[in-house]
Amino acid sequence: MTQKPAACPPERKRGSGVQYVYDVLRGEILDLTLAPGSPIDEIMLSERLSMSRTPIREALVRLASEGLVTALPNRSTVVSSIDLLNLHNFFDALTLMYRVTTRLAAENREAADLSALEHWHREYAKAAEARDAPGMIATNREFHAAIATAGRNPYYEALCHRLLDEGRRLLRLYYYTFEDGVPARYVQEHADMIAAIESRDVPRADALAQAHADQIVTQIQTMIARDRRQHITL
Amino acid sequence: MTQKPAACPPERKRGSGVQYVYDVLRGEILDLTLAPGSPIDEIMLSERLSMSRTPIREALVRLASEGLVTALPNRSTVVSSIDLLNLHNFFDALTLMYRVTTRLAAENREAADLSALEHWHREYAKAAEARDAPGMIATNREFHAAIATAGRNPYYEALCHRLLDEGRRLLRLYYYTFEDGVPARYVQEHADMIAAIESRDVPRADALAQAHADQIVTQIQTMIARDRRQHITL
DNA sequence: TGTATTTTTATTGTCGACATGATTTTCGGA
DNA sequence: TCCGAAAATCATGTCGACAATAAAAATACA
Repeated sequence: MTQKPAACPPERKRGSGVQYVYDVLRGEILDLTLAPGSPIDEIMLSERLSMSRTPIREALVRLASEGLVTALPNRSTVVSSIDLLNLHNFFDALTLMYRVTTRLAAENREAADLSALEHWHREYAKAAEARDAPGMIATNREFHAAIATAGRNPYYEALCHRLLDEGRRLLRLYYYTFEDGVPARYVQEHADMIAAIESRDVPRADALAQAHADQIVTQIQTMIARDRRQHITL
Repeated sequence: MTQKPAACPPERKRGSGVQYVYDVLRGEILDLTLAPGSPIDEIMLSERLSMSRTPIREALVRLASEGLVTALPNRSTVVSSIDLLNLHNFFDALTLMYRVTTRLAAENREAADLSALEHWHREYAKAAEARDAPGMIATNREFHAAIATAGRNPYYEALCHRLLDEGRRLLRLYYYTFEDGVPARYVQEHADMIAAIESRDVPRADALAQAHADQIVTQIQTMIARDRRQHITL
């Protein structure tokens, strides 16, 4: 078990402990640094982050209620597994969420929202140019989260975050095996979505979101199909 | 502050503490026994439920991540307020959720799902006959939760639960002021929805869900309008 | 040698206590 | 009498320790 000793600032403000543990764990889970199914040892974590088990347990409770970890009673908490057999549920929800949030963004966007969208669009384009797959995954998440924010509906926003997090894990899973990367076409699609949102064109925003979701679904399904084929040939 | 001393079984199994506190608090929040905005004192709670503060804090973290309470740093946690100014967000999400889950239920329902639906339909009818408004609110929640379960999509199911919980608080808020109750028409609408789900008639399930949601939205809006009028005449 | 049972170990769930920061109260001055 | 500062009070955030339970290891037996 090689792990960086402790990249933790020994100076911690009171009250920031749980948030810190939550951020660290969530990042590692979404990055697949912590593999799905792997157990989370509270004592190891408390040593690594040099803090007591109490804030760590509270962060784990929070992660559990968001579905990122699963708490087994009287046994160790494990990172939630990725359910590859029921991906259609994920695709279905993701498509609807993309459509609804993009529609609402076209209706309710304000000036600040457009700035945020353009910022993450630029970051995404930068990552795409550098062929930085993890960077593209992360900035893609922020781009769509910004769309949800512009939609101004906290219920859809929460669903959006949950789906985007799950999507981050899913994409990460396949970028470990396939390095050919995300088609640059996504950059143009994002630009089109921004334009539709800016001009308050709700039907066009809806159509673009639907098409964008279809693209991603197709891409992931292709990756899975290739992955399956490899396994079969073994 | 009059509160029942402690309706807690002194015999508690190890590991059930957090769940117990969570259930108690969630019930009281949704019943409005704990008023929105009221602070939650960890020490009082620990005395009332005769347990340490640790499991209580973990239950509060879970409730906070579901939006039922709001944690103020270094200050007391408070029951989340009901945002009456942005109800359209709730109505919008509720309508879409009803439609999606009912559609999916018509597609994916199995025999056991129909039994559950009919069970809660009967319970709801009983409560309606007895003019038991709290009972109707609670059984209505379970009825729609059962529809979401039959739809077999955990993402929509989670959204459904969140919206139904919020709806329970909202309805409860108005049933404290108006006692004329829920129209009996809802019983028939529920029966129609079951029939559509049973016969796998997706378009009809969608239409019924939409109509049902419109009914509830109209009802709540009427209540709010009446409530406003009363306040103005003071 | 393989299996059932007991012992050991390790990790979780819970507890009481302390420190830190916020709130309230008290006290002094105008 | 009213306002501001200092002190006291109080609730939270964090900690280390203990008890209970499940997994692992060791032992006994066929």
